[in-house]
Amino acid sequence: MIDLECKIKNQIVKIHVCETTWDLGPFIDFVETNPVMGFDTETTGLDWWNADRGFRIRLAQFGNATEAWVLPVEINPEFGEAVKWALRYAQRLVAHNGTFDQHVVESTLGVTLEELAPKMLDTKISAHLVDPRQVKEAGPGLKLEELVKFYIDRTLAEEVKGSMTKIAKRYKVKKEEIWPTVETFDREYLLYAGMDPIFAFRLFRITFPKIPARSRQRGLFAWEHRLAHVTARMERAGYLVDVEYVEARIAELKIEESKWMAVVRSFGIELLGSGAQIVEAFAREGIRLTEKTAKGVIKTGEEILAKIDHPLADAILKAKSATKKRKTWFENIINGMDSQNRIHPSVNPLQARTARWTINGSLAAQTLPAGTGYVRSSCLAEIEHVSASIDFGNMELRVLAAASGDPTMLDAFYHDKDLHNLTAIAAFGPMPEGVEKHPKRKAGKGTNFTVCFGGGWNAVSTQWDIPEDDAKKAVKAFWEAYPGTKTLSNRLMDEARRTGYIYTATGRRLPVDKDRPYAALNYYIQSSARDITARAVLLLDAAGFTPHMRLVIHDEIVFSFPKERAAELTEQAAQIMEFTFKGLLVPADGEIGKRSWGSILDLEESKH
DNA sequence: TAGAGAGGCACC
DNA sequence: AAACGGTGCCTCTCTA
Repeated sequence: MIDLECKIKNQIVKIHVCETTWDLGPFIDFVETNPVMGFDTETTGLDWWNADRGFRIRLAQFGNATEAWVLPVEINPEFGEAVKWALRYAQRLVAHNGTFDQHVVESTLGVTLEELAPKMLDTKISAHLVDPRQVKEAGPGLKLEELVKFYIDRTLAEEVKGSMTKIAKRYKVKKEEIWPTVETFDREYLLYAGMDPIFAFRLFRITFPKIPARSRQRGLFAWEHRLAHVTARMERAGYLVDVEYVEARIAELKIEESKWMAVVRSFGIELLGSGAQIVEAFAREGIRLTEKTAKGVIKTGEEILAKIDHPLADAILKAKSATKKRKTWFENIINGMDSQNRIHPSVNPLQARTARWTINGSLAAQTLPAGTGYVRSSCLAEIEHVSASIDFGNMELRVLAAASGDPTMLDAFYHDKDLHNLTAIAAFGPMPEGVEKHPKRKAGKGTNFTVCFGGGWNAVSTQWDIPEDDAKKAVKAFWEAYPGTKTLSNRLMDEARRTGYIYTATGRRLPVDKDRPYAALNYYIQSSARDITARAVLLLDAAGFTPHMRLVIHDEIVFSFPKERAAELTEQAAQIMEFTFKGLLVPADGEIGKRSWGSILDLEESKH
């Protein structure tokens, strides 16, 4: 047994590392006397889905506030057995982002998500309910090191955070390569590993009592854990890839890129992402770029280049676009596949400051090109299945209407009136005879959305390309036509100014920056919409739909359904998803495609 | 060599 | 009085 010591704020903590089977005795005593334990794992990487081709668990760590046990499971199968026993024996396991560790022990030791989820206490959840702000937003952050820094011990957190970088230097490898490389019994590594379950344990004790009473009363803490379990099972299932399709697109894009890059290079630009090189190249052609960003850098983006009538501008845009498509979408998909050609994008149900989900990794699902199946066609429903997509209609505007109780807005939704037309009418007068759309409907639409985002006429004008006068009229008309929304916005801003926070209908507390009180309305809308989707996910899970769920993207849920039951299941799922928020229905509409996710959009396209 | 910051572009 | 909110990923530049 190796014994290590460390100090947290002058308090000594001990880390015991098992070396031989004989060391398991005191570990078992520890587990038996600590029904609640911090838990963490160290692995060869983050790709838990590759356990059949290289991914390994190296250490498993358990701990309480002052003591940790490190079991190097990679050197002794009996350690693996002891870890399995401990995981199953424990009453509660405290982990930071425990979803990852659950995937690890499931794929390497066979202890399932279903076994562990009911006993997990996740500090990422408790911390987010207390304060969801990232460090750059002047909040505590959401990563373990950031939270330790904020809540426990600033200097120690920095030391521990830096230790893996230091170890990598000592081994003379890149940081990303240290995880599989560092020797099992490297003291510094063991210390780093042993501290994490102690930190998680302490962090839970600190953050849990800080969860706002209103959040606790509404059961948010348990609710988020149930949600995290569903998303973990979605991650485990993953999404089947159409490898041929993806590889064909990569080959195509490479040809496209080399064609345009040849043009770009002929003008002396080597780095496509270098603004300075672009500016110089245009200067040589007698074209001066002058528009600057807020930080004083000359802009070279699409907005600028699209206005320049020169073969170089065209070539830069085309080369950039092809590179982005290849690297961001298709190559990430290929690189993220497991041995069964499935990707497992990481779903973070409690990441954004409004609690919106984020999806990252092999597929940044929230940023796929809209209105086309170009990237989505990479994702396939199972064999003999078809893809289906169900989305909420007008979710955020309906949340605004319901939360504000504005009679005009509610009436529009009750009677299926076009709200964008209504706003245009309020601003610019009645519709001309015999047309379905108001000639200035776009200004109405832009205003409706922009107001939800906390914007004013300037934002409407620049983002929606609306003349300033029209934008001013439309925004003014919006607040006058739907005065209830103004009352809601004022109430939220007032609450934010007084307390620094607003609360949503689910009891979630959201901090609002003092100098941006206007953001309160958007936070309320965005977060409530997220919770309506989250609620739908939990109900779908209860109805047995989780094995069919593939991705959740804000207001849309994507499914893989058996071909012959697709119509029936889509209908059933849509009914489950629909929700009446403060008296107003938020409808859900399903669409069924062919095998690929993209086919749903391509079918839509062909209708027009 | 790593990390931070910034620009740019893909979304809801 | 007015005020656009929330993301992810790639690339380059600069600093330590």
